[in-house]
Amino acid sequence: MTSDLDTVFSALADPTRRRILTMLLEDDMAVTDVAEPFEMSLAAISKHLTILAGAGLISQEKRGRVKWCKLEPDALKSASVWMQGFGQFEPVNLDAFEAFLEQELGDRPD
Amino acid sequence: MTSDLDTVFSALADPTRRRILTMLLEDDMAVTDVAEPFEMSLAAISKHLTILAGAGLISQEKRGRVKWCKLEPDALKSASVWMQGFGQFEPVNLDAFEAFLEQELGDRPD
DNA sequence: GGTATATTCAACCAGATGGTTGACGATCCT
DNA sequence: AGGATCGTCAACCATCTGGTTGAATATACC
Repeated sequence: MTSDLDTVFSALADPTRRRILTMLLEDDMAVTDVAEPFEMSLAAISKHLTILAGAGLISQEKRGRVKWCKLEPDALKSASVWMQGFGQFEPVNLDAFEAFLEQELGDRPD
Repeated sequence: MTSDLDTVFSALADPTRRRILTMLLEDDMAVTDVAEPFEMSLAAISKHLTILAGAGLISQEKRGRVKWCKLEPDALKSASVWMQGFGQFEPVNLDAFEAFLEQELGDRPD
């Protein structure tokens, strides 16, 4: 009876997986390319991607020998609705997110 | 270096903890009262509450021998901002959340 | 003071989680 | 065919997680 929200929130609970999602926000990527910036084995990243796919947060399509990963932001919808019910936060502050993104993607020494 | 988002999302990943939060949405509650509808020991609920407090999602204030738990929805803000960056979901569908709430709180056979 | 109530603490346990390595099956390239 | 690349699988390991129980600590009540 593990809910949709269970898998989504626990997928989001890991910083590696969140970073993968922000990477995929820029473009679809192959598994190897996703793994490249991380200091961890390819197998580990492969597992993370499986978890993200299990939560519906990404889809994976195999073309040839490379498997492409695509962000599926709609999977965040139920979680977002759930959270918004508590907050009544001011109308979605996208500026804050953009600031986060710049720091996350630009500030990295690769 | 566990981020704010780590603790918030992993706190939300557990169905018991999410249910506690929705209970607190109605009113502040004592630990014992929080535990009552669950089929699990008081100690277990106490641990869950500690985790929720650690994530900032609730605050706990001891008055006399009873410890009151209060929802702190602002702790959801950073997580909400993070998620909204992906979705651009249509302007916060509160109806869906209310429907969820009714089912969650009303439909329970206790 | 003695007893009941509220909550946490400590030790323990089974199972999940996040990582590793090495072998493996596909696919592409010459 | 043979070799390199892409990705997963399987076994293993340490640590975290979510639960239990029984004892301990406060506070309230009579």
